Amino acid sequence: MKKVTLSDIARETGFSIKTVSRVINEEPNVKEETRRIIKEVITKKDYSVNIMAKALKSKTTKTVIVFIDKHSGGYWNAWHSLIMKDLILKFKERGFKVIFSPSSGKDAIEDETDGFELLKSGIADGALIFDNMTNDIRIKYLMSNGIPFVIVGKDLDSQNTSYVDLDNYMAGFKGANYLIEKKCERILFFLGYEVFTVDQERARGFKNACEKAGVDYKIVFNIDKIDKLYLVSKEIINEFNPDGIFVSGDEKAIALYKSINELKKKIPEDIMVLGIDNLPQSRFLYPPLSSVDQNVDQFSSKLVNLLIEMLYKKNVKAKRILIDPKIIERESTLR
Amino acid sequence: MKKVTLSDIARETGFSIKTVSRVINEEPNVKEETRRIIKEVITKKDYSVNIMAKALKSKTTKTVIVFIDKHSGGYWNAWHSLIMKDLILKFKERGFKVIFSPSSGKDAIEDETDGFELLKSGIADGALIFDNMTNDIRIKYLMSNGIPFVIVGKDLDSQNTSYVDLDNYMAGFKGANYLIEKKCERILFFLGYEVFTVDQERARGFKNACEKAGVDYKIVFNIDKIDKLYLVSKEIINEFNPDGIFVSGDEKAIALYKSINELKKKIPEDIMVLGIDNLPQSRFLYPPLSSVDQNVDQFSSKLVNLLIEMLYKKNVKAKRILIDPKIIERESTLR
DNA sequence: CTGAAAGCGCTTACAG
DNA sequence: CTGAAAGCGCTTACAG
Repeated sequence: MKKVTLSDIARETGFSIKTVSRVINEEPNVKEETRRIIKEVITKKDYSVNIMAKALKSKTTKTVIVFIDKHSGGYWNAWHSLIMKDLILKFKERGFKVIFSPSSGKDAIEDETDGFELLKSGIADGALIFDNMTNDIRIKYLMSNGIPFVIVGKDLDSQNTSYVDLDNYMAGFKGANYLIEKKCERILFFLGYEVFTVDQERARGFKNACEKAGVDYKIVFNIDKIDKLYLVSKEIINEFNPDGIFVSGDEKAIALYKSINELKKKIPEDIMVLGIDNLPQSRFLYPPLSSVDQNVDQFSSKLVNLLIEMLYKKNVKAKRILIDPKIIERESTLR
Repeated sequence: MKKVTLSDIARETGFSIKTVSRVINEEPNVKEETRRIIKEVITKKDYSVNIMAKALKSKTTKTVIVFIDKHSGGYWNAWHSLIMKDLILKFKERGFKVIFSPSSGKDAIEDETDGFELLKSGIADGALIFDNMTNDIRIKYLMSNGIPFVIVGKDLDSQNTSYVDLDNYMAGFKGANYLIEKKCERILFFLGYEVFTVDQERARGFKNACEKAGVDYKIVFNIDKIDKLYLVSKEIINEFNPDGIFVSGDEKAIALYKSINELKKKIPEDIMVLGIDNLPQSRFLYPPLSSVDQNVDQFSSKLVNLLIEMLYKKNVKAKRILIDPKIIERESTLR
């Protein structure tokens, strides 16, 4: 069975390609009778437009591409999944198709399997970029080609890009202050890799709060996965002897609970624990985990609204939005 | 900055479009000197092919599209995330780009935001379909248009489709038998919605094993999320008084642990718990969760291999592959 | 209200 | 080793 094209419909109905095109795109200036006939044949033949041919000419696809981490999830966590679900729903409501494709800011150009190739071909009208890095070649490309895009995360390279990000500094700052208010005096902070802005910022906020209050603190980087945390945490806890532990990523808290248990310490009596992300599962841990909530709903709404605004209007001024974190209190920090 | 095209390069170098095309596609029959000159200008002008224009003519894109649940994750769980990561990696190794797009077997045709539109336009050479349903209109379309695809999950409608699926019957069967060997005599099974084949099959295997052994059992459907499980589990446990609980989806086990704890029962002494999926976090629960492992690595390998085989050879015979589940034993079932 | 022509950026099939 | 022509399936700009 061959693909049905515009001209097949034209031939079958006796009208021109152009008239058929008018019907398909719901344009005016077609006799009702003509419209009816053409629509009938379209349905009968199960015709559907070829988006690529259309895009080649009209340069618009009603599709948005979302670039996600190519190395696929060393640090693709539960939070990423939550926001992906939200994006799907919200773009759909606005009438856009979404595609997700793996891509990296480092080798988006040379690597033939990088999803960024697709965007260069005009497959999408605009893009969302996760996991951007300093000197991201994709951002340069998008800017110089005038393609609308929003970065998911801070961009420190340029003043003219739009981004939405969690206020990671405040996440670290508020988290530390909260534990300090709860009378913690020796606070440990487990974080991911120091090369990521997210982790740097959280560390910075945490450090400032601790130093201002004059409490002891220790920051441990490179804890990217749950296994890693379990591997190193007991020794560090024994050495530093904290009365409060802050952990970046609720999912890692599960392993932390295990470590603390095995050291025969109690949460929250001996050690309070505070997470970041407020995952759905966290309230079911024992004890339920307090966590810094990142408001996924607000985050994804801002992303979608901003990109769609850029898609419709030209020359939207660059906007930079920070989502304010909020502490959700549960038993892991109540004594 | 306008997009650079083939003819821009041709004009600049003084060669024809066709010769430039030869260089880009690494075809033979071009003088070394010519190749060098053209390559130089390509680099200088930062040219990259327009995949859409190319596909319009050559009908091949080196791209694979993966359709995921459109309603975005009512039941998109941690297992889905794991396999997505794996697919990205494995398609990449084989030189293919991947895009993920939300789509539904019910309204892929009418809904303009459904990712299936993209495939109809030939954006991808082949497809993977998650969350297929009975009478899936996408499967009909793909079959009648001769587009290679593999279904992720059983297809009961047709004999001529290829699929890879977990052997869900065996997952239910082996899980039940394992608990029976461990001397459980009253076994509860929490599952998702009965409309899904996955859940039906797991239930069927479970039931057969229990009946064969003559133990008491109870199957509870409609437990799609962690909150739901927590909401209903205590009452059901009190009523049925199980000594073994089997739960479909490790992530829900967290809430189950909480329920059991709050009922002042001990795992595994009073109640053994067995999950399905063997998520990375499960070994860190307290006590560590035994689980039916679904071998994500093998699963994704089979999917990728099968689809790529179909992409290269015509008329590959339909294959149906079932992944054999394996029980991973941990403390939650050891007494 | 309708249509003929040109062109989007490529490749295929052919000629030289 | 190189190129001119036709065409993939659409839309744009124009004419009638």
